[in-house]
Amino acid sequence: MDTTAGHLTPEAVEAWTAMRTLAMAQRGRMVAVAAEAGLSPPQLFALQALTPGEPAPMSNLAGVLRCDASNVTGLIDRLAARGLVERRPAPHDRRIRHLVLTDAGIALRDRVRERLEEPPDGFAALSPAEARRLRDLLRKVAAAGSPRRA
Amino acid sequence: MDTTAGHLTPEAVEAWTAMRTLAMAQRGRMVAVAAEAGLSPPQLFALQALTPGEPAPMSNLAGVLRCDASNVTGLIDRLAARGLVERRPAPHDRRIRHLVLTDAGIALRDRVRERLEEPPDGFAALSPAEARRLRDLLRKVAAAGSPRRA
DNA sequence: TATTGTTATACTCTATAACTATA
DNA sequence: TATAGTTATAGAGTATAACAATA
Repeated sequence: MDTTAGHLTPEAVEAWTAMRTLAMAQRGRMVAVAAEAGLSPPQLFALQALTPGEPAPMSNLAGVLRCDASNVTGLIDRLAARGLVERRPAPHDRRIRHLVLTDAGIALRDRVRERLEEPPDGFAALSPAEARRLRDLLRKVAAAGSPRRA
Repeated sequence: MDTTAGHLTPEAVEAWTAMRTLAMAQRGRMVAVAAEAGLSPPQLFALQALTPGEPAPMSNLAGVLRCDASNVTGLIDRLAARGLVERRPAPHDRRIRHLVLTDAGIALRDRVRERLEEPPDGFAALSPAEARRLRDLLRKVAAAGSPRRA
């Protein structure tokens, strides 16, 4: 398994470094988008992690956010106080509370997502062909990484 | 200005989305590296933002971290208490305090940096030629974005 | 007994506003 | 007057440990 290519070539390290640099430069924009929406960064992550049609247990959200479950309680308390999320009993296990986005939550989530999806200015320097190659290479990396803990 | 290429093509949006997905999947690793070093994520950022030979004013660090200056005081207090950073008076302006990494600070900074530079598993799926193309495309985006607010 | 979620506690991060000491 | 940094304050994020309800 995994004889497809070399591991950790200098080129791969340099590519990863370039990607980290680019991501770091965008940190401020993410914080700004959150602030525009009246959200803290963790609240923004939580809202993005919830899917409209799919109620999910709180423990699930803790897993996605990579934080302790005790943390999610307060996080959801604040989102629920603003009417963005609701807690609902789960059908077959009364210990579990399902999280459901309200209509207001869905609207805010979509509005935030649109802003986050806008590429940084630098992407305008790419031709369509270059953008396509970049997209395909990134998808290849993501696909190869996800099965085994990326 | 900026007639080099198309703006916000669908390919560019898709490339940016792929990159955000990849970056998000690595968030947990960064937190883990910080924890290994006994640092909080902001403390890790601060340590990485300081350059060994170059003393920098605290306001400078606030700019890089994109947080309020009042925040930097406590952040540096904690790093200084652990002997990683020192405050020194600036030569020509006695209002300014220069931040200097100690030897211990430099050692920890380098150790953390090494871990952060390790590419995620998915990069092993790229051939050297592919990694090089990915690196060059990312650098092109970064270079085009940095002069005007990226 | 094990698991889901909450509470209690303690610490860190964060911004705003008021303050100091310089300039 | 303006700027660099601190302090005071308040709120939010974070993990650990102890707990209730349920399985």
